[in-house]
Amino acid sequence: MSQSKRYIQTTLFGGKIDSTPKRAKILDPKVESHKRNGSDPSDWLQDLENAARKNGGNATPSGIEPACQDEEKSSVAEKHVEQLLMADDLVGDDLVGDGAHQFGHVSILDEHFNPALETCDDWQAFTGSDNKKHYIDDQYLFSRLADAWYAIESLKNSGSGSKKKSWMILGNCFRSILYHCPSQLLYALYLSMQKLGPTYFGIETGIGENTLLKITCELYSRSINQVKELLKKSGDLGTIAYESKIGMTTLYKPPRLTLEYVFKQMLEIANHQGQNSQLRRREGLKRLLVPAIDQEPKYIIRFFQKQLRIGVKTPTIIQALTHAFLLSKPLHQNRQGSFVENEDFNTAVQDLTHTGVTPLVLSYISSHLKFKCYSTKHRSLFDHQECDDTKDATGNNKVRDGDKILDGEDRKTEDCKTEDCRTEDCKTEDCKTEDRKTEDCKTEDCKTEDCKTEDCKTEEPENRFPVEGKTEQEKWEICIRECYSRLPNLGVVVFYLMHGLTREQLHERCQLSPGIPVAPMLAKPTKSYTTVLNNMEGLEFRAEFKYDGERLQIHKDDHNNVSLFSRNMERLDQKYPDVRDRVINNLKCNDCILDSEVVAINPATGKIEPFQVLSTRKRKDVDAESIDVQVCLFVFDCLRCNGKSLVDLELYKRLEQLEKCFNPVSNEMEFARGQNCSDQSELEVLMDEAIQKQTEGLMIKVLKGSKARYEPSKRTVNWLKLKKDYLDSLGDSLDLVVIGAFYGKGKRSGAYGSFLMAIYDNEEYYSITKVATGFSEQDLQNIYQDLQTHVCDQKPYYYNTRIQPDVWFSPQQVWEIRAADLSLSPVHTAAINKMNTDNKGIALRFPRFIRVREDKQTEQATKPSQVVEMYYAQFNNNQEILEDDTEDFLI
DNA sequence: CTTGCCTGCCC
DNA sequence: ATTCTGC
DNA sequence: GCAGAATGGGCAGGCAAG
Repeated sequence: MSQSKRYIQTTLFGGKIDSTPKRAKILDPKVESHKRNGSDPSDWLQDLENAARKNGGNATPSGIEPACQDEEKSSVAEKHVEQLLMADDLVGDDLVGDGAHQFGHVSILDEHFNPALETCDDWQAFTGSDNKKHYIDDQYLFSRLADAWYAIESLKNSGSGSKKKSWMILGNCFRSILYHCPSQLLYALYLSMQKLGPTYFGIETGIGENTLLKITCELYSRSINQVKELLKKSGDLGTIAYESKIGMTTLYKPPRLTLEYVFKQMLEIANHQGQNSQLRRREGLKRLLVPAIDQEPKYIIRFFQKQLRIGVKTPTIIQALTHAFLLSKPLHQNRQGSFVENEDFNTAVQDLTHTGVTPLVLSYISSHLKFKCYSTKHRSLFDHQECDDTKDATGNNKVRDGDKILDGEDRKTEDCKTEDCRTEDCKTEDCKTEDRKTEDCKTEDCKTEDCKTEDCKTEEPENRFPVEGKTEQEKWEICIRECYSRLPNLGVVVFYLMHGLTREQLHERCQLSPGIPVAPMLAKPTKSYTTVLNNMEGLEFRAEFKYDGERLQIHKDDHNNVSLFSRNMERLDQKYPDVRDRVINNLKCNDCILDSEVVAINPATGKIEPFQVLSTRKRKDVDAESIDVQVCLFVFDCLRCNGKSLVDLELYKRLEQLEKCFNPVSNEMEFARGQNCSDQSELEVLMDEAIQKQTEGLMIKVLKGSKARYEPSKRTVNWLKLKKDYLDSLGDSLDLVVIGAFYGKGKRSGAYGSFLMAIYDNEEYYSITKVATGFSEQDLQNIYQDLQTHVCDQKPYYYNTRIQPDVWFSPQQVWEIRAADLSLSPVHTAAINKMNTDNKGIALRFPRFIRVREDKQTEQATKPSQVVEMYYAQFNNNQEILEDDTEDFLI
């Protein structure tokens, strides 16, 4: 029996105890695929299910009375929760094997999966190791996760119920990990999300499609052209790696990959910097791919492509995580300070709270659950308050608050960095108590106290945890999703879950806090005024300008620390030091979190500049004194103020608070222009103004009632965006000629994934955009067929473009393409000699396919003169001609 | 020291 | 970003 | 209606190659 934590069943399904318990047969995909070695890999799923059935899965031998099975269907999860309690050493194999009876299945694919029935042998015996290094306790085979992914991938498009099955399987995999090696759970979660830590830590692997292509060639001894040829067919480099590996015989058997090894190796790859870093990254990648077998190489490659292609993204992970903790709930564990008993946890947290330990620091404690794995550069991964940009002695790595916190006597606990962390348990006790005492509090008081008495609490709490008609799973899903949106650090959320918090407790502890980004609320695209009014029927609403800039979430704490985050929760502090100063100067509140849009502005005229100007701003080491692109901030929401979370308040109340928050300064920091509306004519008037002011259109938001809350990370009809280019009368529509195409990937494999489009100019064709969206699947099929006859061997001499598509076509078809804007392009050549623009052509922003123009000849396609006209029209409005500005912009 | 490729992140 | 699609 | 997966233009930054 391993020393890892054990759960046992204390109560049972009401079924009789099976007098003849037996161990479930070892059922693992690895066993099967190893045996068959090279046969169709998709078979094992079926094999597994058959085997499970044969072994008493659905029949009675496992101890389930048939009478219970109806109940099972309705609320299996709830039953399990009560059944699976955690125990320490009191019980061992004998109780699981004999004393208690066996419940459920050993197959992760089964609804009744029970990790307690798995033995270590299940995933260790078949490792075929000549090197036991990776198989010691608390290591979990990566292949088990990869196999779960594969099972899910195989389910895709298999019909109704496959979604539920997806998160069930993944959740069961998490349960297995949680049960046998809880310290490894976070690795599995992050790997499933194709991330190596919370977004705001800014970890990049630095490996992309091209590097992967080269690696594939090197590793599997193929030429680039060979691989590219294969890519045409399969459309997936991962599959190519998988197939290549199948055909390879290795001289020796390297150690098997474990979750921890894979994760650490990936993090190490991410950490390489400076000279030869690309080489070292590639070497690191090989260290992952060489030992990878079966499904592993495929998913390793897809990880770096940030595309697992199994139909699982964060929302599904949350579902799976919920499933895992609902069915395998840790309640009690005294050893090594890992888990604290439920009641104790509250006092423990109280205790910690008084000594100033914030959830951020609690996340450090979670590192004592051996969620520590990060090497030097990202050592402070679990510290949310890292925001210090000072360089350390080497000038390379940033010293973050987290490092400072640990710089005292506690340093030793974190020093294991790249070393093996497994043997560090003994220190956990000491460190924990040390931590408590040495921390000092910053923002904790407000968090625990204020929010209890706030209106947000009294306002429809049942709305947040709707009881009616929801299963336990659904209630928890909602809660955990919401918590994760407000505190987007899985380490912390999982830490809380490990302590068995109730939903209310969890929610209370996952409140917004300055310095930690909140997933921003998003808006749904709307195509007409009518749709807007329909959606807003019976509701009070407000319309605001939709500025064409960069979303910016502004945090200020009571020590005047300012942090800035992008729409995707990346740090932007370095990019906007000027904003930082403005925030400190203009804010009237103690602390706050604001939602806003930064827009490039001409400070002299106060005129808003196009997005393309903003995007030229430097991103790193920006000196506030010498900024080339000036910006204005348009603030439109307030998520937290003076210690109080406002997200549950109605929009109009948040706006009231926002007004009290800061002094607007013209051309520096203003309120987003907007007003309450009630009918189409008001919207139209505002839209005209919005267009005149060079913004994208309008945002329409519910002002009052339960739909007026700020719902982090959600895209609902409570916020609508009405962009001018969505409206038929306003967008730019062009008739373009298809001159080339690129092979599709993933679900577009076997057809073209995108097309190169051109305008016609006096016997020549100039590329203006690629287009890849707007096609139905049928369209793509038809187009693929239609264009086969037009494929050229070579690039026609009368094509003028800097882009090299996979295939060229002779000019035949004309398509209608819609776009939001036109921009100056370094790669497209449309109208290049009609403009004085430093060898730049014109391109389309947000191009989409509308329809085939059967009625048009290629010579009737849009002409350069028209494109030029459209381009300049963007900078003009009905009031004035802005020649000067335009010239400035072009130069 | 310049140029070009690659990546990640804005939209 | 936009768009389409399965559930 | 949600979640996922196709794909767009274009910029700075970082490194490698010349």
